[in-house]
Amino acid sequence: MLLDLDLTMRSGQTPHFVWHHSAEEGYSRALNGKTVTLSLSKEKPESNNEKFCNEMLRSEDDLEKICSRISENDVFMRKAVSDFRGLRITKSDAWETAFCFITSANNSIPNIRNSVQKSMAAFGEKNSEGLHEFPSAETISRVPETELRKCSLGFRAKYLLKTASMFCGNDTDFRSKEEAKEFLLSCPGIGEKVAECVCLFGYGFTDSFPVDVWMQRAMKVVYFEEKEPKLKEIYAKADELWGPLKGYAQQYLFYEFMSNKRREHANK
DNA sequence: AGCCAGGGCGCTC
DNA sequence: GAGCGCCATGGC
Repeated sequence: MLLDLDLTMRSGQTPHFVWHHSAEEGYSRALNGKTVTLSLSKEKPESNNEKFCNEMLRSEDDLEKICSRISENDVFMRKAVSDFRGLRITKSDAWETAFCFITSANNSIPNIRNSVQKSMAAFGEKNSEGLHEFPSAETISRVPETELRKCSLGFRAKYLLKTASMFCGNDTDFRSKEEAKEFLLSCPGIGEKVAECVCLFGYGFTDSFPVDVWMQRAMKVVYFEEKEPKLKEIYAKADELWGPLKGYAQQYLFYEFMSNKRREHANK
């Protein structure tokens, strides 16, 4: 399986915020009272819970084929899939993903991770090895706002509380992206962009296409000849170019464009 | 000091 | 339905 584990686990998707990492032990998290481990052994993923990790890493997806599809006749995308070879889209729990991306609003990736980790430490039960579980929606819904705010969540705390009760009060096992999105958009703190993120990283609908400021710039420069496109036009173009795989295209485009700009900035 | 960070909300018009 | 200020917090 084509996989760059470090790139995938630190690419601003849900596992980046939830999983622990150490150079010696690799990646780990608490789950149902146990500890799931994940690391590389001879280029291949190794875990004590292969079922869980295979689902998270979407091991069934043929990344080689996906990358060649989304970069057909596309110089920019060809460079992106080459620069970030082995970057996979991950599939995590919908509630965990919703929590992470509600927290992402007007926030930086290090801060998001900090807040999520603090929330896990404060409200997630410890497993037998002292690792904190991700707190359930039920658990969070019963936390006083003042307590949740101590996790540096700021104005997002009240959204998380309300959305937590939405998640534990409804059947959130959706069959289609449309159903999932309708529910997600009814949750406080979840707008268009975060809804697409949860559809992609939390429900596994790979035709989702989260558009943030980076994606706006990337699409404008690469596919709209510097002319500012409307959101609907971006969606239409992404669908035309990549169809059901536009979630993957988004991740490579986001990463390629952001790191280019980061480099430019660093060189100034 | 001021701006930005994988936005959303509530208010205008 | 598009445009705007505001929202907490941390890093630079």
